[in-house]
Amino acid sequence: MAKHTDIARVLAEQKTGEKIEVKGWVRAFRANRFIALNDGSGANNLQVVVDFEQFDESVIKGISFHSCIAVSGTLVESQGSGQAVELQADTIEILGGNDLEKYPLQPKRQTMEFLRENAHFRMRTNTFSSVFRLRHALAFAVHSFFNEEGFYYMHTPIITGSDAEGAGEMFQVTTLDVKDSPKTDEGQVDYSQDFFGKATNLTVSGQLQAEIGALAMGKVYTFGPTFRAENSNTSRHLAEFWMIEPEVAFADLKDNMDLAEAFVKYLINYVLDKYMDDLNILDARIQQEEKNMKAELRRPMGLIETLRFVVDNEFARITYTEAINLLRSSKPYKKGRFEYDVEWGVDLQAEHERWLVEKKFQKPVIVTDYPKDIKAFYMRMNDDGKTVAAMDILFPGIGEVVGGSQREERLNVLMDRMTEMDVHHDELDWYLDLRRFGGNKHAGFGLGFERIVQFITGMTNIRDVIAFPRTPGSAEF
RNA sequence: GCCUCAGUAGCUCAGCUGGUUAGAGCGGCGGACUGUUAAUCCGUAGGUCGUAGGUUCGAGCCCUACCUGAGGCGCCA
Repeated sequence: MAKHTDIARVLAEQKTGEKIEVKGWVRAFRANRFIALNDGSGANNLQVVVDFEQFDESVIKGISFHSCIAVSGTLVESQGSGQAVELQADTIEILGGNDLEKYPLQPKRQTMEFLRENAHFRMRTNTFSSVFRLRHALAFAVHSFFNEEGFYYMHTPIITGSDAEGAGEMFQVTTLDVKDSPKTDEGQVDYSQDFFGKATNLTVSGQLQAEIGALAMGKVYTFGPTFRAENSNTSRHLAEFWMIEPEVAFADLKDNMDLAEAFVKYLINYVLDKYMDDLNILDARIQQEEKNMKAELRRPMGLIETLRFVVDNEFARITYTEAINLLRSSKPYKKGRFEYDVEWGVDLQAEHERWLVEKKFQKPVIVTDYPKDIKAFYMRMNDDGKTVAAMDILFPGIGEVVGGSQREERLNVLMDRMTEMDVHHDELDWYLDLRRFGGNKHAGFGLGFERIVQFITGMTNIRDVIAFPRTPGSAEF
């Protein structure tokens, strides 16, 4: 390891009088004297003070925006008001110069779209380095929470041979020559000659495999990449995203809701506790951005205020049927403001969810017990025969962040539901075996990692909380 | 996949009912500046107006198609 010190550590310890070396990227060089240096270790810059007469002109010229430098010197108390300590430079080495005539980024406000096109440089900006530190922190907190709760982390397969998961369009995985694939007698592609001897896809969910884990290990969770080949063009969808799927034996829907709520609050508390510098940067960014917006388009609360509000209040919990009744007696419904009708048996539209979350309750809302016909085959049938023990958690601005259910553990009921929904029994025989041999009730949910990162960072487009977004028509970098 | 909007300098934008040589701020480059905080000041270069057609005496501006991006919707996490 190099002998240099992380800037985050220098700023935290403030050991003035010590000789240190730091390495990082120049954020600004002011008055031929002050370098704002950042190495990504934290949100704050270290101010380096340069006596330019002591340095070669080529060195001074090399200190430019986002050039990479090493500085050694003495940490001293700062005379300026913007920082407590600063580094008085003895030596400066230009590790990587920067040709500003060709470099796309500039020390000014730039659009998210432009930075997305330059995703190989955007992590050097305040906003994105904060977003990606928080992304790391949240990923770490996911494991921390489940570990503390006695869950086991389970790696479910990325390549799946099952096409019965029913969670959306899949990306096919094959080593066959797509231009000249072997054919069966019927003229279809002969997948028996493919790498796995059958047709395979990228996973759309690890849930069914996680159920195997839960019915042996008690409490498990998955956290891995997930792939959906849907042509979704929104600020909340990615073709490749990361999903967290806990699965718990002996749990019912209520336990499931309690777990999901505690989990989300743990994640938020974790970063409120440890990453306030980054949250402050993002909070200030949003305030700046909303300055010129009409009042009705602004967030009702600041970012940090919103996060505190979410952890300090119980999530609203209502059934689908109650949601329908609330919507039907709502002002926009009576005035005909909804584009889509509100009718029992039809899934809630985005405008309905927004009304519930942003107008009626103004906090996260858990909607439970949806009609069986709009939910997946594996969800447990309720006694009314019309609804299933499903739950969705809806967040302001983002919509569905969590989707889960108590699973159907009764073999005959499950088989009837599969028949009803045209899911072939033979393809999921192993799944049925879990009910045949030592089964019990269990429940779980899926949480879209990027969506919770979006909520916590206040980024409005999901493409800005993953380093290299994959969306329809776009797989750059 | 559907609907709407946008594309003018490196970036962010202005450009009147179609009318001479297309503007600004920031950034770049050259210079000044030893307590700055998106530093400041002086000077300077930089444009096939997304692409291809069309209408017109004349198109950055009007029309058509396509490309790219954004917002909304659907599908979902």
